[in-house]
Amino acid sequence: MAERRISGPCQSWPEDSAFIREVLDRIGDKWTVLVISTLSAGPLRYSDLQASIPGISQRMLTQTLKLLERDGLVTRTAYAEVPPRVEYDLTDLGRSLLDAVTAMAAWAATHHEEVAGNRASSEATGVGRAKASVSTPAR
Amino acid sequence: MAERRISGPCQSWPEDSAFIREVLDRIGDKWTVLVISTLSAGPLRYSDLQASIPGISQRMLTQTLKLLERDGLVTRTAYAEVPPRVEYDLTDLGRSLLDAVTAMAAWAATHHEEVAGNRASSEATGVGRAKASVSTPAR
DNA sequence: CCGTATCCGGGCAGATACTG
DNA sequence: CAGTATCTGCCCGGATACGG
Repeated sequence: MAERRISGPCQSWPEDSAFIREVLDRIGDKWTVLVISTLSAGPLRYSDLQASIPGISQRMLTQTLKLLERDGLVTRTAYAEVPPRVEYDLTDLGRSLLDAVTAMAAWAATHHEEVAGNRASSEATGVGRAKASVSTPAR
Repeated sequence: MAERRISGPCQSWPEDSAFIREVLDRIGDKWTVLVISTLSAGPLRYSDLQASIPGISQRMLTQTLKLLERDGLVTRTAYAEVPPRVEYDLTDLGRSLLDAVTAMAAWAATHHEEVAGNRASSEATGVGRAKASVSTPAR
């Protein structure tokens, strides 16, 4: 497993693009951000995590946690007790990523109305269908 | 405007998560960021865009551009000339998103080595197998 | 309680061919 | 040149059942 899907050397950008893609692939999926933000309040055990994130399945929760642990964004601590207990917590690195995500959230909060407005008027004028919009060049 | 309290990195977002998901769904996919960053230098026509982003197909380029146009992040200008010419350009909104992405890139550039290191040692110690780390509870 | 293993359906993305 | 249309594979992600 852990198969990468980067098929070929399609990088045209500066070398940074690979790094950006990596972090984007991580936070781009549906659950990672939710897990991280949920853990921001403090360490939680598996079942609490599952309860705190309504839509998530065990499969996705486990997978996401493994990925995050592998990248050093969260820690996993298993207590050898009679009822097994496992706690997950954010690392400093994880918190720094949370900060970045929070910045994104700030952008979203600031501009989401504008985006929604543009989207609405685009659909009204039929931009999505790629017809019309043959505007006369102002030059 | 929605009043946010994003000052502290210690809370789970109740309702705002939808906005975050929206913008994350947009920049999370493989091509959007590449297109936006390519356009950051200035307006480009369709074929130039395609040439500047090696791996992209017409389908994905068109789709991405449509989505970006719909959300008001890029403008599309068609010139009714004998050889058809269409130019795409970033809007101010698009540039502000580019700024946010650039911030992400900065994070990636700063921490990618750390992440890569963690990933390597995780695979070496077999973290994926979820063993070890049976530390004595400190409480 | 904490996961892993397996089956399976839906959507996304690549390649190709065609139009204005 | 600038797209649209269609077919297809395949990966993601949900549900379920089972192991430690």
